[in-house]
Amino acid sequence: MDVRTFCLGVLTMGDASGYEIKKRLEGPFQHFYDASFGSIYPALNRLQDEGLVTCTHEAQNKRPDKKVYALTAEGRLAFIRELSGDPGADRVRSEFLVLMMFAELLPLRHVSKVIDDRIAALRGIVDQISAQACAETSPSHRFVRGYGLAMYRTAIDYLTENRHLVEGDALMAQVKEDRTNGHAPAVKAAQAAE
Amino acid sequence: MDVRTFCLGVLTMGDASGYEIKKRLEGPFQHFYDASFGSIYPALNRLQDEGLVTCTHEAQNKRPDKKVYALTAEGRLAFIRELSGDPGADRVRSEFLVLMMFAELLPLRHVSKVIDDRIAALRGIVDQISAQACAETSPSHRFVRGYGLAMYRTAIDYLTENRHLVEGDALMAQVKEDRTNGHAPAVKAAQAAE
DNA sequence: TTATCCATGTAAGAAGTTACATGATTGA
DNA sequence: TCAATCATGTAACTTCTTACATGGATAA
Repeated sequence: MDVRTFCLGVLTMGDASGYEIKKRLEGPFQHFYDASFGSIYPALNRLQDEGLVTCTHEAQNKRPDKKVYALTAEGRLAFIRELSGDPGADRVRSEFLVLMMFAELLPLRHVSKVIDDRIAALRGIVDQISAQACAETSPSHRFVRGYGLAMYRTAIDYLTENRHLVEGDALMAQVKEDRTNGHAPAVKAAQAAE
Repeated sequence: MDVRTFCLGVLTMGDASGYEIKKRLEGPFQHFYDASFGSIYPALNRLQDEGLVTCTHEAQNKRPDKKVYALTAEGRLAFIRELSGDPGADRVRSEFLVLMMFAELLPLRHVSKVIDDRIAALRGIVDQISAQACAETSPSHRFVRGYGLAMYRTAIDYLTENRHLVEGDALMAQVKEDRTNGHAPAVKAAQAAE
């Protein structure tokens, strides 16, 4: 599912400019999709060339002009066709989990801070999702919203209850290193080298 | 966290060839990282050029030769340095959730099948993770494993308990379309057009 | 006998990020 | 006055995927 297809999807919910599409990506979609301006604007131009969207220029007072895009019938069909196949597997790349995996190489301070930050960030997202009005949205939107909430809450609970596992690993590595080195752990050296 | 860095990480757990690194990616890492041969082999060659890994050729009987890579001291430091910053946000791209979001555009049959398949796939992964021996691995590894299990189980439960939300949306769209069109829903037309 | 596993690699291309350019407006 | 918001775009670059090439061994 590339950015072009995703833009078609957002446009099924109503006309929008490139800027607005990007803003919506910070809303309900943020948990399973992201794209930058640098990919959205070219995508929209290409969709227009292909006749999948139309574009209307809107002059605004005291604001730059807007290019508002609307789906064509073919655009709608193209999007539905795209969704009609089997969805591919989720692509996930979590630097956080990689870091957890190798916690034994890192000082406890750092590991603990990373976990604290992660829990705080997850709580922030949960609050943000919870704050979003929900009554007037469609059941599908509530489904996706609820899915996100369930996953984030599980993550918070898991981290809170099991962080001692990684923190134990990190601590022991540090003690071992302090004993052999006498003083500064490897990470200090690495940071100094930069 | 690019493939090069990730290869360094895998090598902290022991020497390995490119092929073996790829195989390990299908094990405990599969849930938060993936990479293809086409990115692993060039990554290892570049790491060697930079002196972060060394390479030993191992002849095997009745098998192609192997190039076994080992971390150098600088490689180990480079990896630790990489992990010493703040981990970036997870990158997630879920075609499944996008499909759920737009379920009202799709026939109920398809939506239901996609959810059935997803639940089956998630159960498969849970079984696979559960089957992995766990006693002899490090606490960090158990932590990451448990994290994956918790998330997958939450997803299965949520889908099972809330699928009626999206399925209701899909059903209504279909009924509406059947009334206005008199016969074939838009998806059929889209599929025929291919 | 056909597919899959082992094992490494290259080349072409897709896709996306980052950084830059432009410029008015508004709030702190 | 400084940063952020609105608004669009391009260009250079990185990164990764896909497809291909090679070829013996083994299991169904």
